[in-house]
Amino acid sequence: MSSPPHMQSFRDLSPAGAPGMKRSRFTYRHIQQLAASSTSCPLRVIAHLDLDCFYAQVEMVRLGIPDDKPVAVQQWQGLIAVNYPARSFGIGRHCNVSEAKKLCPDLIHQHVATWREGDAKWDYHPDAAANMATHKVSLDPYRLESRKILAIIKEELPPHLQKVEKASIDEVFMDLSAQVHTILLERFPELANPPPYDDPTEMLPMPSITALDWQADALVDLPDENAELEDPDWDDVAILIGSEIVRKVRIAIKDKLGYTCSAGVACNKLLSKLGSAYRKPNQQTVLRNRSIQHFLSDFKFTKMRNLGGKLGEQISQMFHTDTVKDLLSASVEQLKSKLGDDTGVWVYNTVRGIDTSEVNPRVQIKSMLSAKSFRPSITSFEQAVRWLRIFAADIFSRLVEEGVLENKRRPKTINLHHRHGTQTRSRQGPIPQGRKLDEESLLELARNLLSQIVSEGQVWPCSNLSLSVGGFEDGVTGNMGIGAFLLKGEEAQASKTGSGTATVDSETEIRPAEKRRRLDNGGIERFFAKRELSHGANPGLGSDDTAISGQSGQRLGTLKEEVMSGEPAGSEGVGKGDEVYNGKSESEPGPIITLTCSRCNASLDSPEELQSHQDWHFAKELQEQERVSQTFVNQPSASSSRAGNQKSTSTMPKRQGRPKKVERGQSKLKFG
DNA sequence: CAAGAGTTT
DNA sequence: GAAACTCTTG
Repeated sequence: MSSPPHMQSFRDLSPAGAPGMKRSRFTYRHIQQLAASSTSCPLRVIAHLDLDCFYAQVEMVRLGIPDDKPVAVQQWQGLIAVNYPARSFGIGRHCNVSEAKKLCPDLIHQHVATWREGDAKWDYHPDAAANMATHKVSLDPYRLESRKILAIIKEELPPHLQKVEKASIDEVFMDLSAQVHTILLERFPELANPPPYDDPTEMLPMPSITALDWQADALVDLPDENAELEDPDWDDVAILIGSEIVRKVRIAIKDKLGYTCSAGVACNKLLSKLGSAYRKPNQQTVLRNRSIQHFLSDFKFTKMRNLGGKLGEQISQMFHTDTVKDLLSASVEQLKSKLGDDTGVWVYNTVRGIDTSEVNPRVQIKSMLSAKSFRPSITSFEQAVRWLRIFAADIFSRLVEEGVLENKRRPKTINLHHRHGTQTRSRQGPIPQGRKLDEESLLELARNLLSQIVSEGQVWPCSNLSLSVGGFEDGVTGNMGIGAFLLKGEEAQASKTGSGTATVDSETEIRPAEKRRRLDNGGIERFFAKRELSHGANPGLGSDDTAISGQSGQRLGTLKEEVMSGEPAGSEGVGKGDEVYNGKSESEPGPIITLTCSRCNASLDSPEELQSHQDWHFAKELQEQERVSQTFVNQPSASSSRAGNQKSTSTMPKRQGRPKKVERGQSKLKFG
């Protein structure tokens, strides 16, 4: 079947279709779903970006080390990142410095930055490795670079269509669906035509091209050449467009910051992540739907997201195999009975490359911690407090970066973890709101927590301590309650209109099931049961169905549209009123100049602070904008496993339609 | 909400 | 190791 690849299709024929003309496997509805980034859309385009040996690159750029020099990042006597030139010597991440030097005497091994007791800030200390007893590792340099990278990614993508999830300090997921949809319609206007008979379930005409220019993308091989000769369908075109976008992003990162990264482009997170790891340094891999099965079959499922731990171990043991191929022969029922219904279904889908988890437009961290493992354990309260000081300083400085000084975001709780032998204990307490938050207050809180733990005995020697803050609350709305000192009329208004919006309400309405408190009998069973996994149908290829998944998808789509509806309109006058920076106003040498943010009236003491404050607004708004459009999670994105009791109700699929606190209002600020 | 745990990078 | 997240249970 299929016409000769070189023959140009006849686009002039009515799309309704000349008899015998090959039709696409996709429908007009699928195009709509693409626009809504529906997780069940088979045309969906998801990219995963992964920085190559990130820490090593950061050090290379910072120190101006040439690309071809072998470099490793050292932490005490170990290596936590090794660049590719160094790897060619056989140096790996879990080598120690002396082993590495034997393999490559010229290896440049830079120690990570550290906090030294008594210092006000972390720094790169030449003698850090020899002073593990008084230094604490700081990953700040990498966090800062990570932010820059994220900022560039956001700059490169259309503000209203971007959906970016920071997956870790050096990884990002991007849902390119909406943007790809836009580009698709620009390049193939016929897609914008109403479907024949106005029936969205009508199959689309085939793409009006017969060959796609995959450029330097590493296409995953197909099982046989025949498949390659098959005319490209819309999913191929969509993913190619996604790949173009990703290439631009990668180039921007390289040009602006000097970092290379690898990427995977596929129809979901699961596959895009496997794709980015497929070819590593500085390459991108495109996984077309038609190559999924082949690509996956030789994989060890333990390499797949969420199967790298206990669960994967458990499965390979139960089924006596660790390859995807072998697990494909396991029936859903089989998997269900051995792993539990939810996990069973989840695994069944996963080994088939099916994953409907959302790209969570989230970039804000939810907690932050500062920890230290003590080589020689510490043995006294005083000793512990010295470390708490460092933790407090570390955390505080990071809180400042989060905008705590500007009252933007504030942690609600503070937590201290302690380990004594195998025993661990922790105590947490509230962080008094409304009062000034600084190192001293953090230290005080931490010290109290430590006292509590110590008072229960069995604490020394202590092999590990960690201080963390969490329960971040968005200052904007959070402060509103307290009102008092934070006037900010504008914000009050913004947040008000936002939360009063129909959008938010409608969402609220969706969560009737929400607030699941534990009470009732078998409560847990209840929600697991209702959680319907996508599975049901292989959204993958068949695509006819969409019954179950389609429904939720539809709903989601609807909501999204509501949310976004206001945006395109206002997209014109980007930053309406005021804007990013109000003039410079600097030049004021006066030591006590007070600058005011035109947006929230916050007072800043210097132009630099103002700038940084406004940068903060910028990032913040992008986040909010996305957070709101995200609406809610409706799929069991596969999170992970419970804890406490191993087996039993096992794993993945949980995360239910969490009501998601929507509150925050600003929302619609678009601008970019 | 608090405390304990497990997963992943 | 360091860090962040998620889930469970009381």
